[in-house]
Amino acid sequence: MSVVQSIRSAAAAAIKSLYNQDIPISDIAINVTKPEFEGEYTIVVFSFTKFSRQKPEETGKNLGDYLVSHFPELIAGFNVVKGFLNLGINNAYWIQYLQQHFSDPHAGRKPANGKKVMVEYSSPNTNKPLHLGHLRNNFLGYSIAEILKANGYEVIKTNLVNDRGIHICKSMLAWQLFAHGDTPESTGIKGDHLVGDYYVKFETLLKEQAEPIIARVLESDFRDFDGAEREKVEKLAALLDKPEIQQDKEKSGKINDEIKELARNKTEIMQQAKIMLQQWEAGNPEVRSLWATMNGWVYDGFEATYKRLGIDFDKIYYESETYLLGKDLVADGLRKGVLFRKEDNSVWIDLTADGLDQKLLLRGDGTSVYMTQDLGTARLKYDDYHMEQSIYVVADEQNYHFKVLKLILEKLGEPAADGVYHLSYGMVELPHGRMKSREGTVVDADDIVDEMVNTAAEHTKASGKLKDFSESELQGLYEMIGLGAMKFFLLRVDPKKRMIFNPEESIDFHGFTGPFIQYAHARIKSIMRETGVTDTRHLDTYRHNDSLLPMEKALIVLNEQFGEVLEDAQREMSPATIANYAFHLAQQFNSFYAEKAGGVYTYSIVNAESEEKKNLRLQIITLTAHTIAQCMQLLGISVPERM
RNA sequence: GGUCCAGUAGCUCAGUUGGAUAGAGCAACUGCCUUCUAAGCAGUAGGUCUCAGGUUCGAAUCCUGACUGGAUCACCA
Repeated sequence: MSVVQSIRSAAAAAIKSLYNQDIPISDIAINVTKPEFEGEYTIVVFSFTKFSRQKPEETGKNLGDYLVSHFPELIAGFNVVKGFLNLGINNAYWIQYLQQHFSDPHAGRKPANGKKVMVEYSSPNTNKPLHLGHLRNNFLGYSIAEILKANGYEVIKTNLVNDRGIHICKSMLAWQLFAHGDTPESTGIKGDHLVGDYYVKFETLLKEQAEPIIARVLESDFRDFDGAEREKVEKLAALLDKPEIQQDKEKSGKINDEIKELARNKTEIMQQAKIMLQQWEAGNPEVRSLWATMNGWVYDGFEATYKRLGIDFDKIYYESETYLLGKDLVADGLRKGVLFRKEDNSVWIDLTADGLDQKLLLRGDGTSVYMTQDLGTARLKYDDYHMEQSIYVVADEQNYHFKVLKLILEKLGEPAADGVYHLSYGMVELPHGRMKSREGTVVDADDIVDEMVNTAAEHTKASGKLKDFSESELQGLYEMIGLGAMKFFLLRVDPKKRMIFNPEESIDFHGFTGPFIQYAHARIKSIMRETGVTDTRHLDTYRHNDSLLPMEKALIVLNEQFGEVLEDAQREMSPATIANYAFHLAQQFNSFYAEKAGGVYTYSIVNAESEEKKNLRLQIITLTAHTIAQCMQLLGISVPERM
């Protein structure tokens, strides 16, 4: 039981005894005591005055007296300021906590709870390499999975690879047209990048071909269109001529985009891509073979990137194998009357009663849409694993989609419905706005990681340490620090907030960063080497229970909070909680480390004032190193012995 | 227009069942390497918590309404 929980139940007992009130334990507000006051934890007593019928100060004093006399092993003293009861926890409690946990590298982790959770993340398209946005997704998904594991869940990490569709056909077509048989081997280009290059080529050509069509439309020449499309284009063009629309930048922009989209669809190259997609769906051997080859290149590239990033999966689903699922669910829904069919044979669900719209589930020709696939995949996953919860790590632009997905599953009576949880995160933006692959403003994942690793190398070289490291040891360290900086940067912010990344300003290695925390860890390890302590388990126990210096105590108190932080992080689905805590802990250690009086380190370990103090401090820093390492592991970051 | 999210120091962000004088980092300035690693420590300066009301002992936090920015409302995924 954590200190805070112990205080809560003690306070509840006190209130019951003093005021004969049964109050829910969660109604007792407990805060960390502000540094300017004496004590470690504070009970806010204002709300108790209702039944104590005393002033807050009196209520606090009575409570404090009771706690000290009835729970002396926990509460050693108190002071009351206004309605705040500041508690001094018994030093013996902290020392006991320290000695029970310092040697356990997994202190604070929860035992298995028998519950299963699936985390789907990464889920890339196979037509281009990963970019900065994917990095946030990958790191978040990985970290959440680790946080769940540490909280006792069995976790299945999955990746739903979008390996089919018009986007892949675009790359394939451009490759056929321009590559002259080039392969990753023949060019030396990483497979995902090679395929991405042809995707860009396609888009460039598409833009070229669309331009004259757009130009003609703007001159009221509609020869490229016929039928319903022609009517639509004519209408849009007419709208553009209206002065009130011309003045409304937003509206005219939207209309221009619509015209652009229609024109793009009319280009020869787009028509060819669509034919290729149809051939793919029909199982054309030539198309299927090229598809398999090019996807293979991409997978090799992805694998290299995932490996470098330290990202892994327990199960990979491929959309080419799942995109036809969901139709039987639709058939069920029709039978149950949850869904309905329109005159054109398309199938819909009416969500207007839930404040949403009507949503299409099958086209008139019987083919399925994204939602249909996801319904089917949700059932497939559930049949495969029967998990309590299924977490989808997907950007917040799909909030509506997942709201609808869950709702439809519920209406269909699917058992998977309850567990659907959309872990929505904000987009990573550049200073000028969103990254757009069409406009070439995408920050490539491999490039940015290279940059971070290079920066780590520069910092390390500049420090002039580690002259005895071999080249391969140094490379390993650069990777650890560079990736640590990158991951920490992307994980330290609340997932649901969008974040701005400025590629011009390199990511910091000082202050609230991954390397700062890695550094604290390396310092602790350095002390261990200096003292010659390799196995801390046999350190003598500390018997002078009455003396803990302020920063000794502060470090134990902070370490003790790890268990609660772990629970918070899971409840809030936020690695940022862990990142913040890890930083505070590292900071606290650094203060402890550097504190000086009269030119002498107050908390020196090598030159401690006594053998007992030396052991005590060794225990404290061992515990701290373990906690730091655990936090960083939860963020997917390794910590070095030296740096 | 409907729905959802966000708005806190120059910048990037913490601040979660409502609690004390709103905290970090970066940038700026001042100190500290003969002493366990200066990727560090100590300090100074920096705030109308977007605005206006409301709820109450108490509001950055809850409610209402504005304002600003973003996402979404596809027979795309």
